[in-house]
Amino acid sequence: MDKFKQFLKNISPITDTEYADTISYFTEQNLNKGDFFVKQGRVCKHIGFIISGTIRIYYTNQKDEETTYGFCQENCLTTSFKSFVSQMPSHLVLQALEDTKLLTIDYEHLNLLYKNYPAWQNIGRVITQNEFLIMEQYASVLNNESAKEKYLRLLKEQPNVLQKANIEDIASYLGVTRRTLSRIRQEISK
Amino acid sequence: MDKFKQFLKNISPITDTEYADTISYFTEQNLNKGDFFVKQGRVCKHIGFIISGTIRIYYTNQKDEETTYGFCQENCLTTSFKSFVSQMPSHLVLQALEDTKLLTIDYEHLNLLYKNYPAWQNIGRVITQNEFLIMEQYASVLNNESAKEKYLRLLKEQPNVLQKANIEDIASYLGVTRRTLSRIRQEISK
DNA sequence: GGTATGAAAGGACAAATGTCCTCAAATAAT
DNA sequence: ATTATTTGAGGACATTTGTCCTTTCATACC
Repeated sequence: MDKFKQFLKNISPITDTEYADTISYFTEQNLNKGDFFVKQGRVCKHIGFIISGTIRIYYTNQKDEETTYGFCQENCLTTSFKSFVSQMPSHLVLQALEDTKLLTIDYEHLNLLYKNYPAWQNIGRVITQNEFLIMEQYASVLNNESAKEKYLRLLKEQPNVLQKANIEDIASYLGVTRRTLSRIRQEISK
Repeated sequence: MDKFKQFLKNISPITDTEYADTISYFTEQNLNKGDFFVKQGRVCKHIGFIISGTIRIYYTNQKDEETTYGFCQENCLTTSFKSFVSQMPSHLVLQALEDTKLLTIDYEHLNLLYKNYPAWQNIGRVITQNEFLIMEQYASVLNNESAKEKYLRLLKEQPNVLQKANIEDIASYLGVTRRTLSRIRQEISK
């Protein structure tokens, strides 16, 4: 689980002993393709660190249409943050697009870390700040980039997602219909 | 400055003495209509709590077109969060739409609060969480609501902004052109 | 008062996107 | 192997939105 140690070190210095303590609060979890990390309307009890695999985050509106927020892959934290911090039912769904391995911690254990390890107060705030920055980036992309630009960005940053997700998911991620995505792909292939 | 005390109490219990200490770290600042709280490309050095007035948050793209992120009004925190936490130049601009009174704290003083008052470690994390939730809400609106729905929401939640901002600002806030906003208003007036 | 100036509304047409549909290829089921 | 089923591509047309422009109204200025 060296990936996770590296992830934490990038946030805040942590000694080997502190890391060993920390890791004992976490649990390893394996999801099969199609399994849910967070189900519709359930309280999100865990934050997960993705060791391998892909999680699609989406929600469904009143008309049962799915909108894809994004795709989380290895070395990223994944959670329904709002539900997690408020411990209220989640409007987001987190589902494995392929077999996925995670390190997870639940709400109570995370609060124990905050209480018992001063370093974690700091890590907690920085993680929250990072989640903010990711969300701000997401909003900025929504605001500034055309569907075509978003597609090109996805192609560049997470090219394997294009194999793992279907056209419907990708179109909803771009905020357009399948038909428009088809036109975008046509245009790109010149 | 009772508004601010109430604001903090809603986040985390705070005694009168703690509040008196806290407030000594803050400064009162007055902006005239058109003044900038954060200028283009400058590092955002402060977080502000709005006592009265309206701040428009926007950025300009490569083509010098302004996009309005939102409008902050009384009892809200306002800052270019990303720039503030990273102390790097801001891509957002914060400008007073009318005369505005704020309580501000700079980066160094806030970090002193974090260091000297354990309660503030907690407040800091919760404020950051709230900023996240606001941004998530913003992204959710971008994703789910049509320009017309956004207009109706603005009409409901911040009706006075419609008087204070011009058509251009509101259209950019809705993510459409003036022409489309004109059509929306026509439609609403039946 | 009369003339500039600027902001908002709306007409005309073009471009982009959505809806509904068919077709072809790939995959799954028997 | 043959037949269903699913998935992605793309045609035809309608709707929405943008671009460019003119008109109207209000305000400022001489």
